[in-house]
Amino acid sequence: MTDNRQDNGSGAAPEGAEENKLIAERRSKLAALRARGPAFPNDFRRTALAGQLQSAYGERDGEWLDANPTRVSVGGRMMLKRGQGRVSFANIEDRTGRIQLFVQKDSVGDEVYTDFKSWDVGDIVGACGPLFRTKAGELSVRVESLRLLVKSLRPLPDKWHGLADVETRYRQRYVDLIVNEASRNVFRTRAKIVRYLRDFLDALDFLEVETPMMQPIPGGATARPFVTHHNALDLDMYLRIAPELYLKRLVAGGFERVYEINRNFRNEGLSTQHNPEFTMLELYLAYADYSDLMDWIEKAIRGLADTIQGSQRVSYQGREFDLAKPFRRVTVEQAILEHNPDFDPLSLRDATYLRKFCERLGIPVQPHDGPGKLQIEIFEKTAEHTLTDPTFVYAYPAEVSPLSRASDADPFLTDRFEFFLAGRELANGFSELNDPEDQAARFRAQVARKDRGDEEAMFYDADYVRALEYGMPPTAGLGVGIDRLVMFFTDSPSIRDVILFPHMRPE
RNA sequence: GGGGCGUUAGCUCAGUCGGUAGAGCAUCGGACUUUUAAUCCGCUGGUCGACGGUUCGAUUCCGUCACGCCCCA
Repeated sequence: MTDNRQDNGSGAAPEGAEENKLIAERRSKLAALRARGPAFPNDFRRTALAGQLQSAYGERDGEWLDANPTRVSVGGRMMLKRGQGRVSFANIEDRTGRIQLFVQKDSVGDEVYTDFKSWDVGDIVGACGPLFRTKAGELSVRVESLRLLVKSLRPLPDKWHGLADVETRYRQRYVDLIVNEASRNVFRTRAKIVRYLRDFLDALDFLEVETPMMQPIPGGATARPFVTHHNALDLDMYLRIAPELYLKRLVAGGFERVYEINRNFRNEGLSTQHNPEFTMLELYLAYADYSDLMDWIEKAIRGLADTIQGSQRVSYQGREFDLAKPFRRVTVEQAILEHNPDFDPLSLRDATYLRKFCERLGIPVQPHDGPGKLQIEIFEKTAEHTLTDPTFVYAYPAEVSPLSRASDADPFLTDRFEFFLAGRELANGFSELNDPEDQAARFRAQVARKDRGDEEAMFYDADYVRALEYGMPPTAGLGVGIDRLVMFFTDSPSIRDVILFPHMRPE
């Protein structure tokens, strides 16, 4: 810790930056404080929190409060200040809510009152005194002693309009959080959602684990990874694009129910639905298949709705969702036909036909794309965004599902689904491929794609195949995009609204 | 990567058919002993995102760039 009086008294802006008058005024107030003693005291203690006082005494009338004197010590950021001559009002906020301070010159004394008048909105203060109710009926602290705990040097945004500029809200999240309660609530809800999921899984005897974020072979998804370098090992490493292959090693190891809630990193563009690092829940459940996971999601989504919203009816971006209704289930091929009435049902797996169809839709295709990949391109272009109501799309082609178990009935397909809500992919789950020889063949096919220039294709992970060779129980696995889930339940239009510090270009 | 929109006081926003800008809130000074976005009076506060071009003159028109938002790939 550096001595907080080191740059005492100068009042100068750091690094010669020209600061505006508002900051300069506050800096000189701070300099005056330093001259009087420790300017950043750390000995004030609270005995009560604003929100707790509101809920405990909010219903009590003035007579009761006067008859049952309750002295409290409260502290928080001053968000509003109204001087009225020899008496003043201030609202302070702490993590639980706000409470009004009633500051009377006759009670606190001339000196303190004069000091108080020079304090600014944004300063952090501590106050002691009994609770009472003002003439207007507001529960307040009749302040008997008052201290400035932290001088705020920067003015807060407009008390009425708040901070609206989205760029500043993301770049200076601290200001957003100080000023916008709605923003604070998004992140409280986010924490509740994660807590709910953990409780849900813990109750089912899942084990929460942590697996490498830095991986020598980035696996478990098709995406471009970030590259970094380990100096001591002189080894290029990748930030993980998914934890999948490590979690399944654990299932092979005997942890039959595992999950991880953590960050994945994908080196792709930013959008309202993509942040380069995002949070994913991945869970693996032995002796289960993909249809068990679909049931699990329905249950979890409904449980979240009850816990977060208190209702099965959720409104997202002006649209009503009734989550009590059974979620729709449709195959990829059905979805393609539904949204493309002119598509010839007999040519669903005809690569030539599919390729022409893609070209007609303006979808760029790669020469090495087979019918499965082409199907998915058509599905994503024509059907995906229409899936507003909760929908499971299942029976994904093996070509685009290199880690999924092939369907027993139809080897073109895998026992895999994706879950869509509000037009967005929220989850991806499948019966896991636990046949080591099939897995080795799928990896080889991926490597062949990579050799032909597909940067998103997978690497061959020999250790993972070795793990499967020891035998992994029949298993179902699921990934849930936590950020998008939070967007839905907080009615947020952009992923940046649910990530505290979304990535942006440097200022 | 392409298209559209935006960037003006600390914040929220007007505005200038080209003559270097306003409001509300905040700040500063004053009045006020129960306010609720307190009120009233007065004063401040700006490289109009950056650079270049056109022009007697550019915050305004044109171009490039930066950052952001939205849509598309």
